[in-house]
This record gives sequence, C-alpha cells and structure tokens, in this order.
Amino acid sequence: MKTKDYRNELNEKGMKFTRHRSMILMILDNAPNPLSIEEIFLKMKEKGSKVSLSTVYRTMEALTENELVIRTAFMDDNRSRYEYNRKVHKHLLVCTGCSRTVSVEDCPVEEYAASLCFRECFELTGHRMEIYGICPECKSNAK
Amino acid sequence: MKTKDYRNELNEKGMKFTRHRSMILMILDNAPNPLSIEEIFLKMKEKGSKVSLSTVYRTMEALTENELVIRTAFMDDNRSRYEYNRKVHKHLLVCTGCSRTVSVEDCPVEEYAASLCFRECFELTGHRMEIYGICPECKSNAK
DNA sequence: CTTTATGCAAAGAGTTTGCAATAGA
DNA sequence: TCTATTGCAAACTCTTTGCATAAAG
Repeated sequence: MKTKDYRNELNEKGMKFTRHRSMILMILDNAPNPLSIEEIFLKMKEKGSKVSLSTVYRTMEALTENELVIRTAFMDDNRSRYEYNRKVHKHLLVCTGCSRTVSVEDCPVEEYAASLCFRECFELTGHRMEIYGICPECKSNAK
Repeated sequence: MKTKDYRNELNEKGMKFTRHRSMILMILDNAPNPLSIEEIFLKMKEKGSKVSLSTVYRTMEALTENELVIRTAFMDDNRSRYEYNRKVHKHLLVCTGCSRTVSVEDCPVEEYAASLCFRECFELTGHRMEIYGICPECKSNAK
C-alpha cells in the first residue's frame, strides 16, 4: 500500500496539490484495476472524504489531460474508467465475470500498427487493446 | 449501395421484419464506419422515417443481442457505436481527426491472447483492438 | 387473432456548469 | 494576497421504461 502524497507528480504538471487530488491518485495507484468515476467517489467517501461528485469529474478530466492517469473502457459497457499512469506501455486481460484485470507489458500490436499505418498512409498515433476472458475464480464459481 | 430488405437476416434470428429494422440494417451495411445511436436516428430522419429515438435504442439492443450488429467504441469518447456484422474477425484503423475507418482482416492478437489466457488460467472469450492514426486527408488539411 | 414492435411522454442516470466560498502557494 | 479549486444546486444530455396503439405473422 503506497501512501505518498503525489505532490511532486502534481507540481511537475503545474497542478496544485490538494487533498482530493492526492487521495484520488493514491486510490488509483493502489487499485488492482481501472475505476469508474462512481467507484472513485465511493472509495473517497469510505475514507471519510467530503468531496463532491462534480469535483471528481473535474479532477479526472484534469488528471487525464495532464497524463497522470489513463482513461480506458471495457467492452461490456464502454464506461470510462481510470487507471494510474505508470508510464509503461501495457495491456489488460479483463475478466468478463468480475472485471478483475491482469496487466501485461508485452505487446503484439506495435509492429503491426506501424506497418498498417504505413500501408494506408496514416500517421500512427496509438492503439488500444484488451483481452477478455473468465478468471479462475469466476470459472470455479460458475460450476 | 446495397438495397436489400434484410428480411432473411432478421427471420433467421427470430426477429420480426419491420421497416425500421430493415432501414437500420441497410444504413449500417452501407456505412463506412460504426455509427452512434444519434447518427443512426438522424440518417433515418433524413430518409423520411418518423421513427422515435426510443425505438432506435431498443432496436440496437435487440440487433446487438442477436449479433446482427456489433457494438464498438472509439477511445476519444467511448460512446457506443454500431457496425453491421459481416461475420469476419477484423479490426479498425480509426482516424483521430474525422473518425473515418479502414478495416483490416489480419489480426496479430489471436495467438497472443490464447497463450496469455493459458498462462493466467483464464478462459479466453475475446479481445478488442483498434489502431488510431491521422488519415491522409486530415494530414493535408492540418498543413 | 395473438404477439411483438412502436410512439410518446415521463422518469432515471450520468455529466456539466455557474457562482459564491474556500484553500493552496 | 491572488488564483485555482471546490461544493452546491441547477441544467443538460443520454438512456430507459410504462402503457396504449399499431403492425407483423
């Protein structure tokens, strides 16, 4: 459990340090998977914060803009979810039962994307990929 | 421009044939890229349909359920978009400027996903991937 | 004739915004 | 002290739902 205050990370991006921002980054940094706005809000309440929901929306937008967090979505509902940006390129294996994720750092898409963009005369900007499956726990619960 | 009525496709899935459903499938079958609910609704209006928005929502849910269409989303806004299901596994190269898409049928993820799931003891259910770039037109417009 | 689909209006979520009060540097 | 952030409430947008009517088979 990391308990830093993320002051440096915020300042490096020209963002003011506030308790809310610090708590949000700590929650995401310790989360095993990307969280929705509502989940972040509820976790803050659990920790005793009196933050308002609109602050969470505004903060997530600012943190995404400043690349301290990454916005993703899973294909079951396409809702935005946020994860702490660890600055490594990676992908997620997502459980379709419980949304638990496993992250993996090797990527089969990079070269493919480059040659596809070359062929189609696109300027490559990025890619997104998730793998979906049923995790061992959900498999055994189903039996 | 395909102008079939999609009666067979609907019946095969046990869905009743209606003018709305037929028009929606025709619009998607002819669309160069996945369309949002609103875009589908507006295209129907353009064609003189008096469909209501709630019908579009209900129809897209039914068509997705019955796998006549596929629901996707692009990472800029994660809004649900729908494309005609041509029953081939494929991926999209999406222009970040104009959302125009190019579809490609070769897939670098399949084997990777299988071995990852094997290693993590997940039961593979699928994957999602899009490549993002700037298309030739948007590149030259930017200059 | 029976069942499913549709339109309409209202309700429900989720998200954004204006403005005054507050907290950070 | 000055400026950016926050809370609150209202506004907005997107999506779902109930129910009476219409259309499909």
